[in-house]
Amino acid sequence: MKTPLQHDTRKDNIAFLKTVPLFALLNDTELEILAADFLSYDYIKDDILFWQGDISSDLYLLRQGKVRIYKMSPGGRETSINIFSTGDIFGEFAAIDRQPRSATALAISRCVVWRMDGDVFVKNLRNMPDLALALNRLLIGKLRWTAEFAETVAQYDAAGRLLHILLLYNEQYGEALEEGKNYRLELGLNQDDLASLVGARREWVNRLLQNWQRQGWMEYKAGKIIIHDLARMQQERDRRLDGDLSDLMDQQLDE
Amino acid sequence: MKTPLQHDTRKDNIAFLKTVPLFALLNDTELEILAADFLSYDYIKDDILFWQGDISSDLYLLRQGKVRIYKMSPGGRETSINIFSTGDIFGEFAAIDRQPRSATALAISRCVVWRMDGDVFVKNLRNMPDLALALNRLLIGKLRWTAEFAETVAQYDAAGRLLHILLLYNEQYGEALEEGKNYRLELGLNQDDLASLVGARREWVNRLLQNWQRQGWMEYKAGKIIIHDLARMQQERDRRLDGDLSDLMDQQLDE
DNA sequence: AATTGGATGTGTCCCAGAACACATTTTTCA
DNA sequence: TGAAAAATGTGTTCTGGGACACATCCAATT
Repeated sequence: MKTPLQHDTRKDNIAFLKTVPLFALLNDTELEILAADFLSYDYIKDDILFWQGDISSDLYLLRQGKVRIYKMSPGGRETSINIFSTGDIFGEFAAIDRQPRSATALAISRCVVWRMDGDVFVKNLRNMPDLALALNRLLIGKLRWTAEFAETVAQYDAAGRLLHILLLYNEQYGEALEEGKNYRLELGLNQDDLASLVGARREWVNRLLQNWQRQGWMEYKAGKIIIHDLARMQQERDRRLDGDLSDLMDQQLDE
Repeated sequence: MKTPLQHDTRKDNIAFLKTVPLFALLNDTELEILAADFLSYDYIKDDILFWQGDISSDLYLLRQGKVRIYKMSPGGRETSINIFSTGDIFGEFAAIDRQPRSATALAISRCVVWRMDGDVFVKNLRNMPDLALALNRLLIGKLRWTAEFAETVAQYDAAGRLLHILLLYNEQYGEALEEGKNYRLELGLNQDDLASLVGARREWVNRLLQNWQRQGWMEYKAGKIIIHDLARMQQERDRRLDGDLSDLMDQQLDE
């Protein structure tokens, strides 16, 4: 499963690192050092890269493939997910603060993963001011996003939260069929998973999805979501916020 | 309102900086530089340090007093708060990523605030590897905390969320009267504010608070909270999580 | 093709908590 | 110190959505 980084493709590797935002500002000398500090590993679908609770501290850079990061609540329910693909970095938390992994990382396709030892990464951070700054910037971006999310969840009802989450994931992972209107979103989450993400019951999620499907806004089939009318869904989400200052043209209260 | 940093208290200033986690690992030379880059300002209760949406990018370090950070939702409701007190740093986001302020900062007591220009801070970050590392560590801590929070809120009902938030704030800002049991927590939030924090109606918050007060777990009076039985409150919060596998000895279902 | 187990659909009942409508208390400030 | 404005307290009614109980509808396995 483990293969050291191929040195005959050094040029390619440097070029690849340059495409990663965290490394974009570094010069070639620095990139060479980083490239040398990464080791490449292959994983197949369903391999676990690390488990929630592990005390490893390596930094991961996805060279190829897709990885899903998820977390289990005490009750055994999935409570959050992230999907990373080529060029994404993950595992920075543990590399820096040495806390146990807060989530599990699962390969959802064949993957080529570059790993750097946590200590080595910290050493590099110390030697490359631009790297440390870029990391700060990256973390702040995540923090702003996460904080905004945390502050809004409680303001929605179950339907609003489901829409909110679906739309957020769509922004990040959705594949546009027709820009601004139709998207395909394949998260591989069943209705049970969705329910636990938004803190609702599976049955209710089912009713909501069907309702929206009947409206023609979207479609749900075996974990695959097709969005037919993005604007409508966003509008419906917003309508469900507390401040809802009434709506001009009322929805048809179907069913 | 503005007074430049007093230079005759240089020793004190350095000693103070050493107590700030972000600066704890720096050597005296570095601390001298930082101290020189900070300017001191005085504020009185109810002064605004910056508004949500401002495009300033200074970094703030509280030398004395308390500051509340809050955000307004479109509906005009307060949606999040943080209270910072002596030794806390805030405003790092804008200093680094130059985005507009995501929240408003309000002095809730007389304050002495040290400010450093955003560009100067970045320059220092670049020159002091340990500072950049410490900032990374700080951000990761916030991120872990915020993410954990975001993932759990949806799992609670209104009462659980209120307890959750009160207990979290108590951990951060509560003043222990008897360690592990009695605390005083003064957030200056009325029941309306609390309601909008947890996404519930004011009336409901009122009923919950009174209920807990009748149980003897806590007391709420004009924004001041006295916790009488921490363990009981934590237990009640946990009982309200989804996974709740029943409770051995049932609560007395009073009233 | 039959068995089995997971994922989805639906009806029914019922309670936490929203909505509304006031009463009462506390604060503020002229 | 008295009047108006905030902040709290309480009853009553109404509804989103949880709980439970099954009925399909797959997809995998033998």
